[in-house]
Amino acid sequence: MDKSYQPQDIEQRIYDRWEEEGYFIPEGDGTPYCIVIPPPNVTGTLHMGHAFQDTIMDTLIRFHRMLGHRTLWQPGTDHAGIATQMVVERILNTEGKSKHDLGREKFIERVWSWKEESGGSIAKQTRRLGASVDWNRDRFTMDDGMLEAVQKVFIQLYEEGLIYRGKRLVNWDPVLHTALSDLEVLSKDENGSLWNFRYPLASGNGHLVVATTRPETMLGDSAVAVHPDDERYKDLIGQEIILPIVGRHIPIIADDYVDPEFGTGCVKITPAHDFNDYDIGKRHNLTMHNIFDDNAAMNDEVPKEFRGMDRFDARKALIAKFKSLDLLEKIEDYVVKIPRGDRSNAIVEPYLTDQWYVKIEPLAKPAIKAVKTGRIKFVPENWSKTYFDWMHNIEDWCISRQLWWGHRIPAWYDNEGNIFVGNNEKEVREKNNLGDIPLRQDSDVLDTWFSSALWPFSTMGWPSKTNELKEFYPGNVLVTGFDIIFFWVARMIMFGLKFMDDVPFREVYIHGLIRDQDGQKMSKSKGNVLDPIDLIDGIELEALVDKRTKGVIQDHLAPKIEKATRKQFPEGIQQFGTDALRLTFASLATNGRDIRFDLGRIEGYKNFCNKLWNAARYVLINTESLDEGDLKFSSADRWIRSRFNNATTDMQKHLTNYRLDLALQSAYEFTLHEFCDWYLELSKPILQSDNIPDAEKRGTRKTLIEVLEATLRLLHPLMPFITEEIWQTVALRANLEGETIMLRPFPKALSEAADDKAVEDIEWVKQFILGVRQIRGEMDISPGKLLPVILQDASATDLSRIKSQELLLERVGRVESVTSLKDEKPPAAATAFLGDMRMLVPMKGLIDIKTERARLKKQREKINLDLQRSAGKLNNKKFINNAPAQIIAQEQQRVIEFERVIKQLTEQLEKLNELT
RNA sequence: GGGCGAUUAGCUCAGGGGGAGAGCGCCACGUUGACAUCGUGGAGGCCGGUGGUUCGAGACCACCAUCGCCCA
Repeated sequence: MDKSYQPQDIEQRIYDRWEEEGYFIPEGDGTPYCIVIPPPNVTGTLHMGHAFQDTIMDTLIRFHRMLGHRTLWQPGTDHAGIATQMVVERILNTEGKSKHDLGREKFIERVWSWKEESGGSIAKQTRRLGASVDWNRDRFTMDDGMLEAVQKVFIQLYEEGLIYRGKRLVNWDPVLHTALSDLEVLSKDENGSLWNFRYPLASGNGHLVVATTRPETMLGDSAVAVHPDDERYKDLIGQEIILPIVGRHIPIIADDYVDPEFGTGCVKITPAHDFNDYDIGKRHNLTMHNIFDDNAAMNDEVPKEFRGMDRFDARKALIAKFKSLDLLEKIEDYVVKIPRGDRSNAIVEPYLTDQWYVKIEPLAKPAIKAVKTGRIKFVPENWSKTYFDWMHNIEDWCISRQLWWGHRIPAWYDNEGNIFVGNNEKEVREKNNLGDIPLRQDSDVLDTWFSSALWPFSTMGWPSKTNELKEFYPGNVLVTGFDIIFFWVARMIMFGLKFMDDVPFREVYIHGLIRDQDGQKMSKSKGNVLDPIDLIDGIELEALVDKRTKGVIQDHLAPKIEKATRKQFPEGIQQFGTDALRLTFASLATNGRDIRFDLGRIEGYKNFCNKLWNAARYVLINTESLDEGDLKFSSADRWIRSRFNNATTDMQKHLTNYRLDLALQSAYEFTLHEFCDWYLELSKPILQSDNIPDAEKRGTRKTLIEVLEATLRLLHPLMPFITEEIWQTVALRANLEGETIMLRPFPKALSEAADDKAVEDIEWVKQFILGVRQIRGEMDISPGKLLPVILQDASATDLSRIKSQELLLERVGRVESVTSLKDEKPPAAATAFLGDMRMLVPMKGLIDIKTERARLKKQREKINLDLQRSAGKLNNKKFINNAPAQIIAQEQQRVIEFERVIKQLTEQLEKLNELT
């Protein structure tokens, strides 16, 4: 093995071998275990969130595979309708073309070829992360099988009346020219104005003042509404207004919706361009005046002078007009909720169109029940509340999109506007006896999330009754972020229950979202994006700056981004390797919702990798001669096996509970602080001393190699590459069978490995050595200097341990000699305490009396505080009367202990005083 | 307006009724036959505030403050 750990030398080679050998394919006859990957956007690249998520899933998958389960991790990508179409349109724009120049068919061809090109980079990145997905089953949401599934679902829902076509207000994106679902619209506060207009009464007796944030919509007003109980306007209800500029007579109506406190208490009603007004319009049977075209420009419904104007130009023109007519009462500053499309960022317009909808309530009901009754469990549990809140208020789902890229809606129209739904035109004609009358297919495509909702079963061959479905549906757990609980999780549950008659997964593990070191969302325009591959391979500063500033759409941000990047990464990013990155992600997989990615942590985990690497080197160097013969296991040997047992138990527990951070913590703690810090050090005296019998050396060698091998398996789910690389050599040395660590069993806790006696002995040894080290450290004595230790008040147990563990004490504690004081007077010395025993390190030339006195005083002060606290508790009658006996006993024990140590310290201090 | 979450060491975060923990950073000593990507020792916290429950509260409850997210 090389002297230091070099991730780039091993990762690619190991992954290639795993894949070639087919280790990712479900195997054996264990209980099936399955995770379906949340399919990333096929034309994107993996970001930190994907890498985080993949790490969690791969850890779970590897863990279960090693537990002997028949394990499937289903991979795939999503066609991501709007996002992908936009990317390709942007490419066309740079060529000076639009999608209309190509036409629908050619455009779609173009998207497919782009998909082929860019889909590969996701797969490549996924491989770099070590993800053990079954590539043989890679799926895409627009491949042929998916089409079949999508059509079957659509047709069945249509035939059951759960999909319908309807004309109503939708969120219209006037830039992308498509409808959006409620979820795809993000509303944000923006600074705007509130315009107060005077609307003259038809009676000629004055006017009403209405306030609006959207003056341009007044051309479509159908009424003015007031609250029914509003005394100011009670008499006017039923009268009419002459709508300025338009000249239309519109009624004054009463509706509870109106807030009399807001503005003047009079509200203009525009049913065709506002969701609330739409409802009021329906209640009062108002006429709908649609005044926009699909660019959100004024159509022919409006007076000539405004026709063809963009909505914002029309706003200006109308305000000017009101002013000139002296109908503008005032303008106030006002914060307005502005709805924008999540992809285009264009201001979305409520717009009256024909769209396809899923009637959601009949699907939502069983989906709510499935979570309520525990058939599906959210982890952490409180996310189920978020789920319920949405599901209880859910509205019908608009599933049609006026895009070209996506699953085309399987509906045909004849010239009379009749709708025929079926798999294809031929089938539709035959089924409906249409002969050869003209038919045209609906030009819309389905919302991307429609096909995503089928993912857990469509990937497994549904609607055919495949073996995969039988084995792997429902999946065990869905691993995803809370941002898509509504978009995706809820819809999978609804469709799974509807079409598979079972939940799609038993548990939903919701993880946090990765943010930058300041808690900011990572985004291109902020220039704070980290590419997981750059953390694995490292990247030069110039390349990083280039990468971050190149893709920025708003040019003026580039210098700022460059400056921040240069400041944060003055030397670029060093190479950390996949395992270190994965460990970092695991440590961040807590129950929180925001996760700040901190570079300091990944560096620490790279060091941990190096530590493991070198520990393995030590073990291999020292086990070259694994000869046969009698075995005798030392206390240290039995201790480390016992401790490993505990680590295994913890690891199993935490992985089962999706607490990867705690799992890592216990594995890390064991590997670093028990195996490396202590066991390897304790093994050295045994292996390096001439006086140790061969049987005992064999015992230690065997323990070294066996515990290392088991530790590698313990760590494998978290850090697959380095453990595989080391394991290959270790397995050879240990004469183990098996081609790969990833198919070896996960360690089991063995009750026979627990050894309390050995644990007590070695804990005592540790205390002894720590005592010496503390004196050494605080006295600034060089670590290499051998120290004599004199014991006072040693018990019989102490003395027997001294005898049996002398070698460890001397070599690991770097102690020259251990002698026991009989009746003679103790020398001036620095002191450490181990139970009743005192450990004296004589002072001559080594130790400054003043320093030692200060040190002991400080210790005494601290313990004295503890003593007072415990004594205070025991003097408290209420405590004695109420606390459990065990706690009281513990407190009494403490008092005895503290008093003893204080006595020892005081004696020692007096002794030092005598010397000065 | 409704809901959810966060507040613990300089930084990033665990912990969830019976003596405050990790990693990084900081200080000191050090090249000891795996590792300087290192070792050893140390410093550093009224666990956001106020009340309450309890023998006992970072932890449970109420209210408040600050920050953040989701839904209208």
